[in-house]
Amino acid sequence: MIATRTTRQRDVIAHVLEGAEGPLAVNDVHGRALSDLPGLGIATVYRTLKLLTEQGRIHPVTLDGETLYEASGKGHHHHFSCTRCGRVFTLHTCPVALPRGTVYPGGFIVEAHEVTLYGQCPQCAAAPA
Amino acid sequence: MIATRTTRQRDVIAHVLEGAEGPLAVNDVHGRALSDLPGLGIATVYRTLKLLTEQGRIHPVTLDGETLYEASGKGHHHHFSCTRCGRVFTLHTCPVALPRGTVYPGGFIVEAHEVTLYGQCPQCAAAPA
DNA sequence: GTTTCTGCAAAAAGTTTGCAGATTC
DNA sequence: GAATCTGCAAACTTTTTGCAGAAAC
Repeated sequence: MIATRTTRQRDVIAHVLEGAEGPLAVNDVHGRALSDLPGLGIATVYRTLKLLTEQGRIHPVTLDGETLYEASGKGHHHHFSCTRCGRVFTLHTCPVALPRGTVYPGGFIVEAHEVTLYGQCPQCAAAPA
Repeated sequence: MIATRTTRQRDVIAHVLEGAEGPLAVNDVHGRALSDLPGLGIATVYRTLKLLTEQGRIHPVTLDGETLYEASGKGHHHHFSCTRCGRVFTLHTCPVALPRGTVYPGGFIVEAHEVTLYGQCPQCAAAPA
């Protein structure tokens, strides 16, 4: 069995994701981690994101063709993508009632669902067009 | 103004997407188009998908990290991704009531929404585990 | 006949892998 | 001290671009 070690790189990357307001792209993770750890290589970011995903501490979210990562354990939630600033936010209110096992019209058995809302975030909505 | 011409490649690619049961990956589009048009280059597929997208005849859908394309004009719909066979189906029943302009908790102004359901398609549900 | 397209090959962009030195246990 | 990481550079994969010949108008 291969042991996995605690390193500053892994701590910083996990911390960046845990403190984020929503899921982040690989580049954002790298950028934010660089302030705490100048010199951090992008390859390490990829390797660590993969490791943390295998450990279940984070998980990938695909949005608009990009793969983003977010910390796990935030409970059932969805995402809001701002069409003006491009930021992605986490929403804790769920707009659908589809418990596991629901049979959807057509005979599809639902095990899970994902919802993404698009529009203007509070900041952009308040800013002049 | 740049004129855009009608070519066999564009017809075939548009036709492949219009006849598909759900959104297709670039490779699937290429593969299916090849039977009608041996020798079709992948670069042409990329260029044509981009052109058709700009014309609004098709649009991209991102699912599980892959970019798929589907014909437009199918009305409001969502997708069901089968966790067993991996196929993606189009659903015409919408499980959410979020008209444009709805203000979501937190002050997010909703312009559009996307829903993806995961589970077992009718065929897989009927097949033995 | 002129302009726009296509296929090929080269170039970019994004992600993964091999390796030697650094770090953790 | 031994095993596991990290950064760098090279290798891959996926998507885009340049160009000369082919096709559309």
